[in-house]
Amino acid sequence: MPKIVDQEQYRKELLRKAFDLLAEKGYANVTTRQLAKELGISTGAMYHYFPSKKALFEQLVEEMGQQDVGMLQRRVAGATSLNQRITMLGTFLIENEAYFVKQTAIWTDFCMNSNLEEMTSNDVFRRVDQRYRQAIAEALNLADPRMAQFIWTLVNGVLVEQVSNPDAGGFAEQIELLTAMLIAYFEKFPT
Amino acid sequence: MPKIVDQEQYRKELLRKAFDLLAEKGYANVTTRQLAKELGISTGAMYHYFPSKKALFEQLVEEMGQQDVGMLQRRVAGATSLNQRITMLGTFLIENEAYFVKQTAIWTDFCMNSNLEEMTSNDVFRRVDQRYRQAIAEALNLADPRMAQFIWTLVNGVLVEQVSNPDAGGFAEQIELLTAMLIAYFEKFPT
Amino acid sequence: MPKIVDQEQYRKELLRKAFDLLAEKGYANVTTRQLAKELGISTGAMYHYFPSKKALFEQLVEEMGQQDVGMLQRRVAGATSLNQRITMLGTFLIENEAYFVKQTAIWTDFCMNSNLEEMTSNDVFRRVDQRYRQAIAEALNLADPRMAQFIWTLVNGVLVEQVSNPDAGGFAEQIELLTAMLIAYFEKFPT
Amino acid sequence: MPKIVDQEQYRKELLRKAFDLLAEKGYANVTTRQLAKELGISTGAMYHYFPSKKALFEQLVEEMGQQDVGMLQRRVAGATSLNQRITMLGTFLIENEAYFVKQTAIWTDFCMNSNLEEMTSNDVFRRVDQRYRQAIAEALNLADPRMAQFIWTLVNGVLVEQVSNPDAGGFAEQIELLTAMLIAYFEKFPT
DNA sequence: AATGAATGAGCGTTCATTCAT
DNA sequence: TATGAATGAACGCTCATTCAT
Repeated sequence: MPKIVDQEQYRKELLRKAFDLLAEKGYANVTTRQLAKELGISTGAMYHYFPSKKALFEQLVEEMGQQDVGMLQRRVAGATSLNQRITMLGTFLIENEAYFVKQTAIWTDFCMNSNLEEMTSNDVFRRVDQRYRQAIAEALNLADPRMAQFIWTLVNGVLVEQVSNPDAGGFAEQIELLTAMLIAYFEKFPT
Repeated sequence: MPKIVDQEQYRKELLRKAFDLLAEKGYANVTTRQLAKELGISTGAMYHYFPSKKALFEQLVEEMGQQDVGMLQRRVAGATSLNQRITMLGTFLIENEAYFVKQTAIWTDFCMNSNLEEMTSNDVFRRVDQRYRQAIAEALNLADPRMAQFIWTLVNGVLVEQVSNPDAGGFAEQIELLTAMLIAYFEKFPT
Repeated sequence: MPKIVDQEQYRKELLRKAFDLLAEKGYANVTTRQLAKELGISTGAMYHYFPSKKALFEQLVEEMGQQDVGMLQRRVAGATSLNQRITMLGTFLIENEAYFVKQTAIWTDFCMNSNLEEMTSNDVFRRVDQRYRQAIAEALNLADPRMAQFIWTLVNGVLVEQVSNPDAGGFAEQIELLTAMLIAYFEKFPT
Repeated sequence: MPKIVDQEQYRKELLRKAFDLLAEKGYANVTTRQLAKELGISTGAMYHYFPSKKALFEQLVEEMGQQDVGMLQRRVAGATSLNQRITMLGTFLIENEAYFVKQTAIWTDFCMNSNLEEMTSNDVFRRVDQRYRQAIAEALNLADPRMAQFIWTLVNGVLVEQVSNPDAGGFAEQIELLTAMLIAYFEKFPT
């Protein structure tokens, strides 16, 4: 069944093309016509590959999640100490700044466009979110998963600031500062 | 004689009523009809008090900003050391958790619904954002305003996590972790 | 009952104040709020004097009609020959150019805002229109009322042109040309 | 493959269908829903062919202008004397009475719904109006273009009367009277 | 598979009219 | 009488989705 593989590939290529536009404008501010234009196909064709605008968005979020987790795992594979893991997470983020800022924009937008009850009941959200947590916990290899969650929260804070604040200043600088803080914390309270 | 004696006060009361709904659903997902229903008035009356949906939203953001800044100033008034200031900021946030989470939802939504150029040119955004930064810098009384800004970024990270992640776990716990981390950092690198 | 007279007087004064605004913007482009502001009263008070916006407009049209007819009758009172009558009608129009152009704007607007069946069934329209025709016929003292109607039609043509065509050129010049044409016609075909 | 092969032609067909309704009710008194119903399509489809209600109206005015000018040119092509030209213009109008009365209603409405400054700055108005003037001047072939303009003003007067006055009496009769008057004038003052 | 014209519910907004004061 | 806040039906218009081709 090579056909199905090709379809899958094409679907993923379309999602990749949609990424930038949705990150820049946000789900609610992009029309299906704009989206189809960006993908280089007709609206009808778009509905052939995705059952709805919302589904396209969800598939994009899911796709991103899988990609991120894979990238992260590969990246921290060789780290041995906690400090090293944290530093590696930092350089990984800094090297892919543009991507992660956009990704944060999309994820935040995704959350804003679901109300609270939807979010807890939404399969895509639960699945992707859980995978993220697990990947972060594994990558940092921390005994306490809540600490892994906390670090991820702070990283997200820096990313959200980049999205929502044009004057936020250097991303690299902030991530390095965060790394230094975490190291100072773990020196004081070794796990 | 008009029914409403103090228009200004009534307008603020309407903003307060709009707060919860906008925090929960987000600007783009609330219609003017829903909003009017929530406020307990007709759409026409709503347009009597606010020139547009956008203006209502902006006034809400501005109103919140003023309130927050005032509250924060009063709260940290008596603090003497940096550690004390940081701790006070933490307990202040924890005590008003529900309010600040909603407030973060609205502010984030405000940023997501404006594209970058709009945000930098939007008077309301610029004004309120600047007041926030200044208030935070004053509250923490740090020599380097960028450090104050960065701490605020991390606090926002914790708040955003509460908004976007219903399973994120205890807000108080995370803020306390953050406080501990900051104290550890400043012990290692005294300012 | 001097009270009633005063009310009547005030109502007419309000109509006079509404005249310019309605002539300039047109019925559909003036809101009741604008109208009330122009009259220097509240919308509530306006509805005390006029049962509806439409009624105000109709009363204005009727009032204008009565005024015009009276003015015209007084003006041509002393004329003896047809040429003299036509010339007098011409100078009368030229001397009151601004008024008649506005009046034409309002009357045309009134007709455009009534559909055909309304116009034939509308009491105000029928009454005012009939008075106009009769006044013109009397003023010109023509044996054939259709000829009077025809002359009035041509005069209206010149007036409408002033309303709808900013480059139409001198009103006086055009009325004089029309007068010359009519005189040439009556020299060739004496009545 | 799209359903409609020739968009341009369909657009003109839609304008033709809109003509009667707009002539009868006037721009301000026809809603987009009514208009769409009259055209036999949905409001959405209407906005597919016309960017706005105003644009539809302007395109209608422009389309009419082109059509009229072409018809008029073809009609007076063979005329040699001024009297012949005037007579031909008259019979041309009489033969197309219903069309020209509606056309006058639309054009007058167009002028009433634009205030003065809009009219002078409106590209459509300027262009169509200029084409009309030129066509009339050419059709009558008068040395003085202002005389051609004035004759057109009188013709418009007769047309407006038909629009605004259901009892105005025979259109043909009035046009014939006008023709006779013009001929009498030019006999007295040959150009 | 692919197109894009067509749909129509629903959007933000307006405004003639009403009515508590 | 007079005010102007309040109403809500209706406006011009948008856009996710469908479907004939």
